[in-house]
Amino acid sequence: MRASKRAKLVSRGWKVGDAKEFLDLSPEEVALIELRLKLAEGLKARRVRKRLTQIELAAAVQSSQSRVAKMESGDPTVSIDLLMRSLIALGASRRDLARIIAPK
Amino acid sequence: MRASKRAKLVSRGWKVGDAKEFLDLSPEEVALIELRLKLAEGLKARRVRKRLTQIELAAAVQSSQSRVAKMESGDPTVSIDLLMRSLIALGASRRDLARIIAPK
DNA sequence: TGACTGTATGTCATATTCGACATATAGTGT
DNA sequence: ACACTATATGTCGAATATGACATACAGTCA
Repeated sequence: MRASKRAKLVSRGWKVGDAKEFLDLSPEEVALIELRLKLAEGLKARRVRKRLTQIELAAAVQSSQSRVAKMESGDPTVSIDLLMRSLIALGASRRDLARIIAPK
Repeated sequence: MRASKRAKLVSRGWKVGDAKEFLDLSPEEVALIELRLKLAEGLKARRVRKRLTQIELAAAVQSSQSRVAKMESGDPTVSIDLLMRSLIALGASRRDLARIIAPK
């Protein structure tokens, strides 16, 4: 089972915090998945807060509704770059990004 | 002139802090470039601090010396994903990443 | 029930990013 | 001068992420 496949499973059913002991993910892989999920949560929270639909956000970042849905679900085919660009498009500053990554 | 080309120029000669008024970068593009440069700086600082060569870091992340050099120079062909993975490989926690992105 | 709105998921051709390699540049020591 | 080490830069075929599309699912309203 390849790492990308495992990552896909992880981001699906289970909370990652509880999933560390599952499957043979290296600590680095876990950290990256957790990072992606933090950004995913932050993105959804920001979008909802602004009362935008996924379609509206997609338009703002020149993407598509389906990709936004994948962003917010932590889908491993979504790059951190795209998550960052989307957050920035929603007005997030570097400090906002820092808070999303490592909440106080 | 395409945005990626402009980004390449920006990351070369000039400090971005001074380059906002150059070229027609949108605020979002500037923010993304600044983010990439913060990560680039953070990566180099961490690597040097650990007294590793670019070749050694490359081995740790299964990449190549040339790509590490590009990472550290903020080359626009380097993804934020790769920067994040490299920082994590050097032991950076989410909190460390947050500090790199938005220093106190 | 059906129509409508918003979100989720799978697939695919294209675009972007990848590691690898060659080669250039800079510094250090002999 | 040469040899050696570390870093920078350009290129390329292969790998990965992309937007777009179809379609499924869930909730709401009439």
